[in-house]
Amino acid sequence: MSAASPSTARKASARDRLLAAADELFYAEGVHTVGIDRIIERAGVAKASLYSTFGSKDELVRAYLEGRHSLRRTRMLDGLERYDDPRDRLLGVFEVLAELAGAAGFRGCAFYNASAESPAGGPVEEVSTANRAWTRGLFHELARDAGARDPAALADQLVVLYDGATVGARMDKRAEAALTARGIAASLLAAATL
Amino acid sequence: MSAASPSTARKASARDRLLAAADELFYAEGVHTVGIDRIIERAGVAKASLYSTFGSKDELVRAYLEGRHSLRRTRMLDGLERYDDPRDRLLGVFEVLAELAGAAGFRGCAFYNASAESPAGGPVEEVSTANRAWTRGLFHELARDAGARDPAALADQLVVLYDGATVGARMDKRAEAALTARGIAASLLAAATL
DNA sequence: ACGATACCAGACAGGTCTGTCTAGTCTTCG
DNA sequence: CGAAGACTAGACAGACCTGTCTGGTATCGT
Repeated sequence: MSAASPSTARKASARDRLLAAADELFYAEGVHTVGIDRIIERAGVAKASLYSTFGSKDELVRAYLEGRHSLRRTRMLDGLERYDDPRDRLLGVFEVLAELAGAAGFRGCAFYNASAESPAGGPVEEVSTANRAWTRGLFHELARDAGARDPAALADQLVVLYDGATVGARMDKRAEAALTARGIAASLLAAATL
Repeated sequence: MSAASPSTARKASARDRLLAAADELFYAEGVHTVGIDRIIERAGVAKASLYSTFGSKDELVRAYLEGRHSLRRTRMLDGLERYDDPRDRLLGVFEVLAELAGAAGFRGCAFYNASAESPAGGPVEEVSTANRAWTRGLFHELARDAGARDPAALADQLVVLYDGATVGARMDKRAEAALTARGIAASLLAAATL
């Protein structure tokens, strides 16, 4: 990444506007449904700029997901900073999720959504796998810090809860699913550390 | 359904072949990615037959999802027949899910997948909602039969587990996620009935 | 035997999609 | 000033998509 913003960042480069437009439209309507024309129109950018910057729509999709991935990491980590106790930090993941899932325009996991409409083996699967690995790693770490007897096993359970809460919040438009998951996580944690 | 096979069922009607082809292709690759031409080719059916039978691609998608919905109900109910004890029946849902998720070609929840690439408010959302309501109703009923103190609350928890297991099995190619969910469900059930 | 029904094969229209290419504008820096 | 780099506007090609329409075939009930 990084090696793309030389010095000219004076007023919002075409690349940034493109990424912002792609993020909104792809997430809200799906990567396949949204065409190039919609994106360049919203970004106020010429088609040639898109293709000279990203090369293809597929690469724009990858960049979109990579942006989501890094944003998700920082948002989660920042959100977790308010907790001190290791147990609270672990359960805090579900509280942060509840906040995110309650925000307007929430439409579930960007990676799963993109993956549902993309062929296996493409760039989407790559970024999705990395994203899932990060989530699992986070839970593993938090489980260890919280003193779980078998942090890996607890992490597996927490991932199930996290995924389930995300799906529930999207499909039933009920962000409280994340709090339901938090409740379950609390009992699992209690049982895993007693 | 039903009211569609008059008497002529001698060799597999165009309608049935169309539905079979749509089921395979839509589920495996997504409803948007797969075009009409691919479906009629696999079904060995003329395009005119498709449009005289279903009217539009959207209606074919709806029929595909309705077929999935009714198949899912019978498969789950049939799979549950082998259990007698109410608790076993409740946990059996996750065992049946594990079997389904382990089958070749499993690609997650057809309704969620279709919903990820369809505009809100369309026929896809309709069928998806019905499908989710059925799942929740099943869990509610099983929770009541198993003697849960608050069957509705337990059902909410079980839905989270079910969704999480489905996502995990698809994204991580790990059908055991369903058994992880089963384990969690067992402790929730124990706590809810003690 | 005959008409109705169900079906097949494929051309066609009109739209949309990705990606390319030409030509012109604006800014900046030497 | 003058040249280079980043950008815009939009025509264009070629593929693909949904949906319609024509015409031909086979099988059925009567």
